[in-house]
Formats: sequence, C-alpha cells, structure tokens
Amino acid sequence: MVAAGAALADEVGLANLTMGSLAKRVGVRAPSLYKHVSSQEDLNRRIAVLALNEAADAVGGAVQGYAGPDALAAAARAFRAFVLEHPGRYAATIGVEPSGPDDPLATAGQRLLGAFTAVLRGYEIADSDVDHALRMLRSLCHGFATLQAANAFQWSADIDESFEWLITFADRGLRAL
Amino acid sequence: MVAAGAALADEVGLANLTMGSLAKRVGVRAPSLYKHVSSQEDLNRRIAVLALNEAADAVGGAVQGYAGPDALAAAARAFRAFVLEHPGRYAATIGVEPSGPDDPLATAGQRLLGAFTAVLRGYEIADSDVDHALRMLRSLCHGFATLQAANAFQWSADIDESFEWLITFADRGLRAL
DNA sequence: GGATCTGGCTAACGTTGTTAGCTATAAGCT
DNA sequence: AGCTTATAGCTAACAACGTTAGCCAGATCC
Repeated sequence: MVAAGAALADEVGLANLTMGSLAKRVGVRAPSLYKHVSSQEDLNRRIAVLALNEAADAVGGAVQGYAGPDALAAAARAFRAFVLEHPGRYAATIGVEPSGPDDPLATAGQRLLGAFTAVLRGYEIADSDVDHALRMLRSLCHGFATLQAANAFQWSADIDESFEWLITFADRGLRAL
Repeated sequence: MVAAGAALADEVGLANLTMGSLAKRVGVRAPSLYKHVSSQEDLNRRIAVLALNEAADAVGGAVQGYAGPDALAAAARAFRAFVLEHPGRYAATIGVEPSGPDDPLATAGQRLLGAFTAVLRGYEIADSDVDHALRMLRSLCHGFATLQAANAFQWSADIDESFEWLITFADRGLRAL
C-alpha cells in the first residue's frame, strides 16, 4: 500500500498525494488506510524508507564492477535517474528525520550513503577528508537532481551535458586530493 | 504582509505556515488576507520572490570587493547563511516555476544567478563551460544548504568544516579549468 | 463451534483554504 | 462641504482533507 502511495506521489507530486486519492487508487475508503498506516506523516516516512532503499539499490547496483571515475559516473547517473523517475517518493525523503539509530529510515539512509562511500574508495582520499568528500558528493547529486526535478534550470544549455560536465568536474577534484 | 508570512515561515516551517496562523500574526481574520493575496499559492510565490531577491542581495553584497577564490568563498558562505537563517522563505522558492519571462519570480531568480555569475568571472572559464559551472555551483550550494537545513547530515564531522572544505574543493576545480 | 484477529465500512468532527456579501473608514472629485 | 468610490476589514458558510469512533463480515485459530 505504501508502494501504491509512492507510485501515486510520483505521478501527481508529493504535495498532491492525499489520503483520499490514495484510498481511491487502492479501491478503498479513506479511513481504511489507517488500518495500515497510523497517519499521513507515517505514510510519508514509509514512502521515504522505500525510496531510500530503492535508491541505495539503484546506486549500489550501478556501481558493481566499476571503480574510480567509472564508478563515480555510474553512481551519479543512477542516482539522478532515480530521482527523475521517482520525484514524488524522493521528495518524501526530504525533511524527515530518523527518530533513532534503529529507525528503518536511518538504516535506509545509511545504505544509500554506503553506496556512495564505496565509490570514494576508488580514490586516494585521506581519512580526514572522506566525510567531507561524501557530503560534497551528496550535496552535488542531491542539489542537481532536485533542481532539475523542480524545473529550476531555466535556460538553454543542455541539462544532461551539464550533469556529465559536473561528474568529470567532481572526478578531477577527487583525484587531485 | 508577505514579509510577515516569510518571517512566520522561518519560525514554524513553511509547511506550518497556514492562512489562519498568518492572520493571527498580523492581527486580522483569515479571510481578510485575501484582500492582499489571491490564494495561498500566491502567497507562497510572493514569499519566494522576496526570498530570492534577499538572497541575491546577500550574495551580491558579500561578493563586493572580492574576486576569485575570495569572492567564491564569500558568495557561498553568504548563500548558506541566508538559507540557514531563513529556511522557511527559502523553502518557498523550491518547486515554484515562473509563469513567463517577466514574472517577478523569474527576474528575482536571474538576480541571484547573476550574483553567482559574477563570481565565475574571477576565473578563467571557457564560454562553453560557464553555464555548466554555474549549474554546478548552484547545485552544490543549494544541495548543501538544504540538506543541512533539513538536518540530513547525521553523524559526527563538523558541518562548517565540511562547507569550507567544499568551497576550496570547488575553487581548485574552477582554477583547473 | 466459539473466540479473535484482520481489514473493511459509515458517520462524524476539527482544521484549513476559500468565497460571498456586508460595512466602516479614508481618499478623491465636483 | 457633500457625494462617490476604493480599501480593508468583518461574519457566515462551504468544500476538501485528515482523523477518530464505532460497527461488521469474513478468515484464522484453539
């Protein structure tokens, strides 16, 4: 049922995902949803967990067999593709905070982070820099993908080209460490 | 009145900015707000315009008198500081699209973009690269600031330190072009 | 065969966004 | 000065949404 919610969010946008519309989608009256979810916020969290796990799978899978620049490119592309294909569920991950270390949300987030950490192992990065590099990578991918998903890149230049440019930019920077 | 809305959004979060709460804040009943704004979405757009103009002022002002790496650092810091001090109004800028080229929202966005473009002039960047570099910079700053505003950086390493690290990372990359 | 659990339902309530229609004060014109 | 109009507030009311309470049919289990 949260899968249906995630799909609906992708279609109509997270802001337009209403309990009523989800109920209609699954062929049920709205109050019945509360047998599966305790509130809309709870639904949101579950969608976020699903999205983070799926994103981790996508990035982790894309990286397999690659290392260094190839792994970086594969991870970044997979991540952006996931966000663009599933903007609604990814939006559900923004602004939700794990309640504790064993919150499924936290572990799902760790999985996604782990996939990116694996990419960084292909570069020679000092231990003291790896956290910073990870945050840089996450900011870059998250920022680009969400801006594109929101249609915030207005003018001419080709967006795919910009993203490839950005990947090689990050690659060169990481090598230079 | 949109200033009051922006302030309230900063305090309680954009999601909790309701017509009723804003009305109470300005000492008026809710329907009276519609004498100034045509809908909540309209209010949102106006807050977004305000936020983008303020951000452009902050970044533009911080850059004055600097060039190259200093300008980059000043711009990035000013931008992040603005987002962290005004998370509500900045959140209002996400997901709103200008209706046309003379939409105030579009021109405000251009102003902010222009401030970052000025920073890039301190580097020797090929014309064909400047758009990509601009998008990279915007993704980086937007991504980092929004992730931090959402408390998405979980673990230990110091966040300010990461941001400084990220600035010098971008600087080195831009020089190498 | 009876008890319980599961998952649906209807009815109802509070909140929020919004519209319609009224009114008092301020500003502007003759 | 006196009439008109614009401004900006109000109350009443409605629709949509999230949510709770309470009921009920069927499946599962002892």
